[in-house]
Amino acid sequence: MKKVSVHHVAADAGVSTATVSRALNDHPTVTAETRARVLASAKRLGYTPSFAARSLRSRRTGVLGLILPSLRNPFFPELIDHTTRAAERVGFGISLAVTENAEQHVLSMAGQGSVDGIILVGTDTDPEAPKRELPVPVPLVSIDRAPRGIATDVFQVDNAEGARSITEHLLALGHHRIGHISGPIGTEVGAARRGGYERALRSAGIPVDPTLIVPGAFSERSGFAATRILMARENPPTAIFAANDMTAIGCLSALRQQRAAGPVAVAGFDDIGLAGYVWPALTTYRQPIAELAVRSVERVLHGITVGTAIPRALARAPTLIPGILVVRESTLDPHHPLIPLPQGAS
Amino acid sequence: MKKVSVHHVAADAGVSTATVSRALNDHPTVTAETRARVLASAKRLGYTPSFAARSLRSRRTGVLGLILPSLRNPFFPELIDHTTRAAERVGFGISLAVTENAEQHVLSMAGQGSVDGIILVGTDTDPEAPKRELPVPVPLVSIDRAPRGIATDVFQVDNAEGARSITEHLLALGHHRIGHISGPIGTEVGAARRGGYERALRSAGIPVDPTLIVPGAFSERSGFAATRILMARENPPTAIFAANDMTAIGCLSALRQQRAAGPVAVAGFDDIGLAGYVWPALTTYRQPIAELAVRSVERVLHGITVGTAIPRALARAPTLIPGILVVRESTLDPHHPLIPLPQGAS
DNA sequence: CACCTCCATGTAATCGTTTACGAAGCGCAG
DNA sequence: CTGCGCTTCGTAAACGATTACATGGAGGTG
Repeated sequence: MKKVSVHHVAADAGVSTATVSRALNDHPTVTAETRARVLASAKRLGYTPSFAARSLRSRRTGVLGLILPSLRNPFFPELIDHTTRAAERVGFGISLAVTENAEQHVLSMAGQGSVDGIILVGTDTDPEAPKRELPVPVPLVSIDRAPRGIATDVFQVDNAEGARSITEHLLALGHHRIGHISGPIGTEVGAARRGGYERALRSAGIPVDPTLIVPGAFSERSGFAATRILMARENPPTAIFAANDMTAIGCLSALRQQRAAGPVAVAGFDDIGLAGYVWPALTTYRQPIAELAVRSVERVLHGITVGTAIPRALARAPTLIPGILVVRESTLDPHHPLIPLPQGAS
Repeated sequence: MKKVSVHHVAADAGVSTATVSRALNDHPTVTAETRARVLASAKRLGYTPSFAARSLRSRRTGVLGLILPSLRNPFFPELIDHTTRAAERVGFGISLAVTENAEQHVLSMAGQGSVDGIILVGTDTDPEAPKRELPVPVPLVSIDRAPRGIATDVFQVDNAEGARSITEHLLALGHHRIGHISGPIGTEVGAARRGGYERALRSAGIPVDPTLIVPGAFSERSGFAATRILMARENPPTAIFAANDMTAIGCLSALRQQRAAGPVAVAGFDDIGLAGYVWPALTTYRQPIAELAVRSVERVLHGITVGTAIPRALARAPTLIPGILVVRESTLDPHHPLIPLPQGAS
């Protein structure tokens, strides 16, 4: 089996291999009748074109590379989900790489020509490396974070705006001491969210208290640890804005173990699927995951069809897509045993 | 760029293309000195072999297909994680397909020859289809569930044993009325877990009460709904064994909204990463994900190297891998406000 | 009727490797 | 000195598709 090639189909249909190829690829220069005959033969013989041969000759693979740093954060799987679907809709497959070393995989995928385009997700590459054009002939797009060593187009949620919106929500509830568990120091995303948080505070006339900001690592574990630090302060916060949902979940976990510390409102960022099912359900800022995925696939596809001549000049200007604030129990529910409205709420 | 091929390297190193190929592929028939010279040239010219050409000629791609039905359940991403790492360790890449229609993708991947082997995860294919050999020349392995329309080797956790072990844990805590939110009706995994549950009950001399068994769908949503049904029974259960963690999380969410119904112990299955961070932390049965991934990759690789001559006869005998019971607050914590030890605990 | 155009198809080159086969070069035994 | 075997490498034939170019015939025009 699997020995049936264009030649067999050609012989069976009584045409040349060239015509078979044209018929199968919907070339306009083929008679409807011929096409039908070829398709019939192909089907009867159980013909499937060879991926390798096809892509060798045509210089395209129908595959997009998807590179992620981890799958620990549910945000990534959700992005994979939408991306694969978006890609499939336009006839593309996905080749996956989960790696810390994104740049190497980019070079490898692109060098071998095993993909037509690459989508880079949540990758902070070497901060030392200057942003440069990669010597690769494949369209490149980033989601979430802008890789440092590689110049690409970037689609990301409006992190600053989201953080601002969450912080304002907490302020509106009457909180004055709002802690922040930030992203890893040095990451663009972490900085943007922290920036939005600080701006909101200042706008409200509240000075930023550095002792209320503790660095996290976008993980439950770090959220747990950071919360213990925050709550051990002399004057602990009455609300905590965690840099993402995973951090917030760790935060909640820590707060439960220190009930004595009193009620604390908690908010996250991302709105991963579980945010609504943890307890208390998490107030958060929803990333427009579907749109991020679709826009990225679109852009990469554009690069593929138009040729690699896309102006990567825009690389420095990430496309910001707005998300929406999702308010749930963790900041709001007045009946909540652990996290009620703060006493001094106005 | 990316115009440098074996010919260029050959010319640069002063050898033939055949020798270049041999040198790069570590053929034993090439002098150490020649190999060094070739490698040097290749490196200096920035040569990367063409994936398409290589796999066209050599009939192997260095890629494994990974097919999953969904990414909603964190169990799948965790499996992806381990599988990609296991594959990468042996020099294989992963081509991902998220699809309900596994069989079609198997045929497509295998037919095109775009992968050397396929790992099928959590796929229940058409129950109508008779189990049959697929006319594909690629090694096929399943994880978690045995697809119905395709004969493959299967690696799965010992579902019955896990369910039994969880149920016994609940029995040991003194529960007599233990509800079960099962998997989707007709799924092998769901049936196995339910079987283990029923067997444990019978062993304890407790008759199986059909009104305490409600079908779920391995999702939070279904767990939520099923729990409402269970708790509305005349004589509701004091403990609930949910068929997986996602279901259990939905279950907890529902219980919180009906506090009046009284304390209920809850257990799940899988031990997804979040199980320890929800509230109350979930008692569950941990799937040996890493081992499932590694064994599957091993088996597929074996099939690839040995040739497709593996006796798929074993297809009917899934390899069961034991997991471990993980006890957490959701069944145990006596201080827990919602889910304490049952009153009648012995 | 000769000629030009255009459409559908066939011929053959090509993509960049791997690999079967053959040919040097060398050492060594007879 | 001849011949044989082994090692090391070059020549060229695949691998299975796509596609530039050539071709033959139908149809239209002057």
